[in-house]
This record gives sequence, C-alpha cells and structure tokens, in this order.
Amino acid sequence: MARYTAVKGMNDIVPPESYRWMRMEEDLRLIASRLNYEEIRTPIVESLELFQRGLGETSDVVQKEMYVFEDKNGKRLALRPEGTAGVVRAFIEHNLGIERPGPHKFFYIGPNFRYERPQKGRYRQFHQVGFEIFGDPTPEMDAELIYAAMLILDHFKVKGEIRVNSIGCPVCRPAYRERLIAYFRPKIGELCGDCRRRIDINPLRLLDCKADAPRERWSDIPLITESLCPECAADFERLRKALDIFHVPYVLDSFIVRGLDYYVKTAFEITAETGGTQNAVAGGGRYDGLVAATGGAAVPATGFAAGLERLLSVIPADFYAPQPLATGFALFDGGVADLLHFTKHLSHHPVRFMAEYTPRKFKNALQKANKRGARHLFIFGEDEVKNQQVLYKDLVTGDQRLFGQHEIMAIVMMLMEKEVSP
RNA sequence: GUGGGUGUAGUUCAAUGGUAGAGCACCGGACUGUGGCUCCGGGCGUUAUGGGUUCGAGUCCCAUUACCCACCCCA
Repeated sequence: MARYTAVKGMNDIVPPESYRWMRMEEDLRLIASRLNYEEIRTPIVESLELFQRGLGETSDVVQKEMYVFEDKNGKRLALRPEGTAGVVRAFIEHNLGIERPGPHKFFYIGPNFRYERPQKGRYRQFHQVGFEIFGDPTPEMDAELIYAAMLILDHFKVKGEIRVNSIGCPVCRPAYRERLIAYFRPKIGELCGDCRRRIDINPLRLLDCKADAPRERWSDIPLITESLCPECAADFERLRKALDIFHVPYVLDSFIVRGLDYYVKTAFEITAETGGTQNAVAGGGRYDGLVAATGGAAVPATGFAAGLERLLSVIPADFYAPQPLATGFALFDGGVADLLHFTKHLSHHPVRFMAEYTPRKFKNALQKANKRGARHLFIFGEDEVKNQQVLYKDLVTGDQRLFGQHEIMAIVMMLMEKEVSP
C-alpha cells in the first residue's frame, strides 16, 4: 500500500522543530499583549467574495493563488490567503469599532493558504502573525507599528533591514501611475514579457521586477515620493520623524510596492537573510480604504504581517534551548510503584520529567538516560525503596545524592536552580 | 504555469553495465548498582513508478511521479 504523504507545499511541524514553533508563538503573543494588541481569531474559510473585494481583482493572489471551493449549498468559499480581510470582516461584523473607543489594536496568528509552486521559504500552507490597528489615521501610528515590528526582530535577535516608502493615495497615485506608464511605454521593447503585460494593469509592479532590474538600468525612473500630493507628502515626513524618535533604523526605498490593492501611503518591508530568495520576513502598511470597501464605516487602518516560517528560519538556532530533561527508572519490580508516585508528584511542578516503568539495570538506565539527552536521573533501586528514598544523579557533573521520596519541593528547587546556573 | 537538479535501508551515503553495501540510528542478548562503552545477534530494500536498450540495468534512454532549488509572486 502506498504510504500517505502530506499534501504538496503543506508541511508537518514535528519535534524538535515544533518546540521552536511553540516558543516563538508564545513570545509573539507576549510581545503583542504588552503593546496592547488583543488577539482575534477568525475562521480559515471565508466567502470568496470577501477576498476578491479586499485584495483586488487584479492581484495575483485572487487571480490564481486561492484555494476556492463550493460548499454543499453551492456557496463559493475560499481558504484565506492572508489574514487582514478576515480581521476586517470580524471588526465590522462584531461592531468592535463602536462598542469601545479607538484606536483598536489586534493581532492574529495562524495558517494561510496560497496555491503557488513551493520553494524555500514559500509554502502552500504558511503561517503568519499579523498586527492591525483600526481607527487611527496618523503616520505616527504607522511609525509605532513599524517600531513593534522592529521590537519583534530585536527580541528574536534577527538582523533585518526595514525599508520604508509611501505609495500615495487615490488622489496622487493615479497621476504617478500615468507618469510611470508614460516613462516605460517607449521602453516597452526592452521589458520582459510579464512587464509588457503589467504595464497597463499594474504599472507599479514594474518597479520591483527582478528580470528587468529597472533601478539598475535606468536612473531617471519617476519616483512615487516625488509625485505625492501635499497630504501624503506631509504624512510621509511625519512618519520619518516619528521613526527617528523611536530610533527605528530604516532605509527609504521608493521601489517598494505592495502586492495587494488596499494599501495607501505608508508601505514597508522587512528583509533578512533567510537562505533562499524569499527574503521578505514581514511587510505591511496603511490600508485606509479597506474597512469601508468591506462594508464598514470609513475607518482608517494600518497593519503588517510576518511570515512565521521565514521568521523562524532567521531566528538563531540556539535561541531556544530546550528545558533540561529529568528522567526516572526503577531497578526492580518493587520500585515501580514508588516511581509512579514520584511521577505524579513531579507533574505538579514546572520540570520536564519522563519516567519509564520497565525495570532496568543501573547501567542500562544510565545509557538510556544519556541517549535520551537527559540531564537528570532519578533511580528507584532496592536500597532506595527500602528507605523510602530516591537516588538523584546529575549526568553532566556526575554528582549524586539521596533524597527522601517525599522531599519533592527540595528536588524541584534543586532542578530549577541547576536550570538557572548549570 | 516555466526551467534546472535529485530520488538506493529509519537516516547519511556507497556500489568501472556484472551477486545491492557501510556508518549512524533502532531492537534483542551478554556485562551483579554507576556512564556516552565493548562484544554477539537482528535488514531479501518491488534501488520512486512504468516502459525501452542490453546476454545482463541501481548504473544508459524515454515517460510519469515526488521532493528540492530558481523564475513568477509574496510573508
């Protein structure tokens, strides 16, 4: 019989890697909570229309990357390809903007799905953490958001580059769009096939085409930052001042664009050495029009998402050291009951412990403990059981001592002390 | 959707076209309650699948498939 395998592009997360995931997610939730972002959990399935509206009909995600299906009623549904649309829907549906005063800060963590060809750092099921702020129009809030992204990077000891841009608004972007088309039209013969197609659909995307590498080839490409309307230009200035106050190290990059239609003004991206070409670890910006476009009030919004696979790939390998393992063995049948009691008592304390109830010879217990990578060994042999004691051995230092079987607190204290200063 | 690379034991890898192997891991045993050993024993694996060439294919050719990498796109 053929063995079952995971679906292409969808990966199991198994030990020991799953431990790093658990810890990373714990830390992300903690950081979010401290900055007063509240968690919001939305379904993985939404109506197809929500994404079509929100992300824009011309985006690649909507056009060819979504998992779309019908339920038994014929309703068109989709696996979420990103997190923002669902959060916006929930924000509107539950009147979260009305019952409490803004600004409203939310975060989410979870899987997203896109039907793309997998490669390093890109999977069909991938995971994101996202931060979203509703009800605040200020570029200062954008700056605070970028600062939060920076805090996350710093926390995980990740060296990333923060690149910032303004991509204008419905007032000034159309004019820039025309300038760009006018600039590239005469050069159309020099462009790659994709860009020839894109020039009328989404000319902004020509800017980050890797095949054409426009920024190296032409030095006089019109820049969005030179075409901003007075309001966008002023906001961009305020953004930069606020970032300076936060001491966020950033570089201006006029070639940053966003793949999804809902973004305006502030746009930013964080790249890091992920080992592949997929080096964008996080990205986001302002999306003032999305809430209204989704059927809510005219609520300004800003946010970003970070890819967890990519984030984890740049977190130093030794960032999370597993808690030292303690292990217990009985040396004869009469020790098993005591070992069971010991397991039960230790389970109430924050120590990582596992027992094995097949009696072993002392030597074999040592070998087994070593192979398992345990630091601490507890032995229930004939002498110990007779005296209601347990033998403890530190497998690293070789030290050993006897404890009374009921001295659980003393044992726990010792284990925790060793954890702090080995 | 388009390219390129790679598929041999759980794993890492061998095997000039001529009998499919090793290390590690794993399981069992020996070694009287003190170490990461040592020794002994344990693997017929449709060499990814299906065709073809050949006296003979893990090896060469074709197709399929899976994985990886890249394009594309993005987190």
